Amino acid sequence: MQITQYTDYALRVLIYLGACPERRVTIKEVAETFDISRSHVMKIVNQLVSLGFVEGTRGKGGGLRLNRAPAAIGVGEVVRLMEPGFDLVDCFRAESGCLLSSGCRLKGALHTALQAFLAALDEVTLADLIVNQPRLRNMLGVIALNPSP
Amino acid sequence: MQITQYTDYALRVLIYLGACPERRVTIKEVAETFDISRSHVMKIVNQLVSLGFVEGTRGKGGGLRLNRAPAAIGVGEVVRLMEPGFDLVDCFRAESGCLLSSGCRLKGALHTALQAFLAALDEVTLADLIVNQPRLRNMLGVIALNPSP
DNA sequence: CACGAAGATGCATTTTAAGTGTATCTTTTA
DNA sequence: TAAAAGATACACTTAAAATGCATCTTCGTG
Ligand code: SF4
Ligand code: SF4
Repeated sequence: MQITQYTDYALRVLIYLGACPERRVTIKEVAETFDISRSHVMKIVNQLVSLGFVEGTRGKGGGLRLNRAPAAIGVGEVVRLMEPGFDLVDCFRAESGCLLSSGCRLKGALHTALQAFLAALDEVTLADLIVNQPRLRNMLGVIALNPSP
Repeated sequence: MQITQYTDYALRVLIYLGACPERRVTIKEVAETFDISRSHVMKIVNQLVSLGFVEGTRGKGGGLRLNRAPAAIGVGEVVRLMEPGFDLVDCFRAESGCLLSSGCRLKGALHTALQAFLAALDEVTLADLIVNQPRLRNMLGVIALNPSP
């Protein structure tokens, strides 16, 4: 049982942006900081932009910025939208082959558990993740406020 | 986000055994009923036996039987033991490369959510899954009580 | 005792989804 | 107009899960 890096990286991007609200951050910078494939971050950012979490501007001096207040970005919301699927088991997906799928109580139990999981994440917002901004910046080795002359 | 078939199949085996408490069930029978690889069921059953959930007897007339009362088999317990890992994200595993892992609040939130997930499954036992035994047997197309003459 | 039915064990192969790499296009500012 | 950035599209690689196959062990039956 695991969450895709895709989703975790999305949250890392949001955390990074939340830690640097005063400037635009480039995809390259994020990818290098976390040592991730640039392509992967690309895809993630594209989705974050199309979902309205992030604003991306092209061209020289461009980059990424949060498009919502951190307190208005729920972790549960992000996970729900970014994670490719929550088909915990066969029967969650249409055309399941499982003989039991019609009346299986396990199915219901797993569904309930999944809701509990997401509900727990709904209690947390991006703002909760970026308290102590100075420490975050330090961990990330973030560059000075004004990138380069 | 998904659970391995390994774990779900383990629960299917337990449900099957719970539905046929009066006789021994063979691995072949389970594999064919659910249309799963026999090897896979083998591995699963082996672990279920070594964990004490199931009793396996070899030789002619052998097969599988539950080794505990259904009400004493918690779904959460089974999932915890059978699922290969609960390393939701990078940092859950030792030697994580994530820069944030030292003080990341997301990590804590995910951990809490995972606990909520498992706690929900702890509310359910195998006995809850096999109420309405006749219907279960019907769905499984289970053979008559005495296998063959 | 020998045979066949069952589980136990081990290893090699296949499959699939996740992640990575590369190329090209578009936008924007210096 | 050139360089810096994101956007888009496609091909490739990787790793874990699942499957297949072969062999061994155990045990009941005739
Ligand atoms: S056993 Fe129950 S939970 Fe598992 S796949 Fe079949 S219907 Fe779904
Ligand atoms: S971002 Fe937080 S949760 Fe995700 S891997 Fe890094 S430390 Fe763990």
